[in-house]
Amino acid sequence: MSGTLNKVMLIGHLGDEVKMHYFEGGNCIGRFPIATNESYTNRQTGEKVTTTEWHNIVVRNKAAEICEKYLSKGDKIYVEGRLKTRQWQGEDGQTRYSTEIQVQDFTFLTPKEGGMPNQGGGAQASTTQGQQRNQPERPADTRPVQQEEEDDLPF
Amino acid sequence: MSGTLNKVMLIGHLGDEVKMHYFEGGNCIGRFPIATNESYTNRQTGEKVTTTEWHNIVVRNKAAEICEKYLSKGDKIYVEGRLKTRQWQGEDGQTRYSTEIQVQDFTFLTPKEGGMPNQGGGAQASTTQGQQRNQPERPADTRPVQQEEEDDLPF
Amino acid sequence: MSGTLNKVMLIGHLGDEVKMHYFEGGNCIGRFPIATNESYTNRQTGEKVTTTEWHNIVVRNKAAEICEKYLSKGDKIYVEGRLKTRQWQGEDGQTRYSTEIQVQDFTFLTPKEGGMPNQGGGAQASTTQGQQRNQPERPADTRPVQQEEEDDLPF
Amino acid sequence: MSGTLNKVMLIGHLGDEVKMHYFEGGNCIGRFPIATNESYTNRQTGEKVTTTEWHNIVVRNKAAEICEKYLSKGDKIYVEGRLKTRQWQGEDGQTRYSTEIQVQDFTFLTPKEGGMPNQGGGAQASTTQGQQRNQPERPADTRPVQQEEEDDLPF
DNA sequence: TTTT
DNA sequence: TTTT
Repeated sequence: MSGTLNKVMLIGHLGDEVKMHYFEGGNCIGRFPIATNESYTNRQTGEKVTTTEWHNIVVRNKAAEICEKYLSKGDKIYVEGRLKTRQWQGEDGQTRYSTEIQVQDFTFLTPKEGGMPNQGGGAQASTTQGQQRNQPERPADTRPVQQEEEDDLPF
Repeated sequence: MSGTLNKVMLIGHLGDEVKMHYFEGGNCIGRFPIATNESYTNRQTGEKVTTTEWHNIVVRNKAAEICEKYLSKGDKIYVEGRLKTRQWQGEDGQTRYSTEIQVQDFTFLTPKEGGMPNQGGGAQASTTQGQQRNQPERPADTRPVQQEEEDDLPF
Repeated sequence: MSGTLNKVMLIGHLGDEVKMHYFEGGNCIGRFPIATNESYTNRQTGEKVTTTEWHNIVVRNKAAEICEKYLSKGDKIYVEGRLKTRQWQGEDGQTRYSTEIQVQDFTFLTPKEGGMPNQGGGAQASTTQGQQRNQPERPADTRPVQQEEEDDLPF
Repeated sequence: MSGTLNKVMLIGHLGDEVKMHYFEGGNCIGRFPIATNESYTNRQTGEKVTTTEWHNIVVRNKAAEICEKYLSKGDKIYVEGRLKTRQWQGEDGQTRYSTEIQVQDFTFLTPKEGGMPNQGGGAQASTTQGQQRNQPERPADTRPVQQEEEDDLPF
């Protein structure tokens, strides 16, 4: 089975702060929206139209904590992950769907001055797998945190 | 404005036939679902779990017609595009959301024997822009169809 | 024929200015190097190692002119394109190879203050196809320039 | 440091068998070439031109062994990785460059009948990190092998 | 050197 | 040759 690929890559700005949720057992996730923009010119009217697309980003565990610590509303970020559509029951008993990007890798693109993640440059922190040996205090200096995948979180 | 990126790349199998919708003015879109799979081993139980993720694919105009002509349920395809979440009113007056992948490029990955798109190999057709000069009868032989973007389709 | 994919996506910093080359017939290309970094911790020694990878970027025509106008050494950029390995004869008669990224799309990631491409934000300009209708004076406001593909440039 | 991205994604056919190299200490790498194709129509002559691009793929350790076992010349594969340009001295004392794709993830796209990796479907095996807990005997059924990154291999 |  |  498989031979499939499910990949999303986004560069956008945070529309809100990272919201953390903690679970029993020590796991946690962070959620935040990011916006991407498209501009085009309407053929008929000739006017330029800009549209904004909002994406629901979900990060886990250490990566979530790094995002919460270093990301703020308005910051630019590169995010790579998987599309996942969750299903849930509305209060009215109807099924609702919500599509999220489950983050596997990310990189901060807003320079932070005088800060930890990297003073005065384009900060970075990432969940690239295979490098969980690095658990730096300075997340921006390396691709530190592995995005763990099998932690039985309820999503 | 912008400096953003909104990109999705999928390899998966069609869960159904391509459904066409024609609009006044000559535009059309095709819709079909594709499935991607993930497998992992549950940490606690040790059992292997396979999950399927479904994606709503939307293709436009010539690309839609090529997909309708050459793709069937079960076929494997590579699809590249943009995430777009549409909003609509349910019959109950509530706002619903549906996230789609608006296709910009694609490649058939199921070999077709004795067929047009390419006899006995991995067929291909694609909406890569910048090559709209090619309008081949044999879509698999090239990246023929431009995915037009500004056609004021209602989505 | 085909059913193949050849895609490169980079975020990095310019190691030098954009070098333009003009051809008879009006075509032109711009070349510049960009650097990406990887950090990892050496297993044996425990020391952190940072390596830099250099990439040869090639942009064409209008996109090249936008890059030349708005990009400077040190700027951060997102670049998407195709891998192409050129062959050439060294002075010693030996065949040499050089691998380049032929740009299809790009986005400026270094904020420019008070400038054209977009005052105080993450500038952007891009060669996305299908939008060659937009030929803005302010490239950062939209994805303006189509990366033309069939212009018989000598590479 | 960083905030950079170095990503390559290819779908192509193996031009040769996987060549293994074993190192002291138990590490190994596999190398193989894959071909991607582009077709376009020459503007002046109107004739269709097909070009082939060759890519040097490098896989490590368990992933290399899976590739060697299940891939053959002509097979189609999806490969994701990083660009890396190696430098070496030619016999004439001149510096030569060779650009490789260091694989991080892959998926077999050639259906194998009656075989292990998955009977009669699109086989798959992959080095996705974060899932090294799975070490299946049937590589196609899951994303089994982690592409280890810090093993001090000489490349 | 692949594939169609 | 970039960046932190």
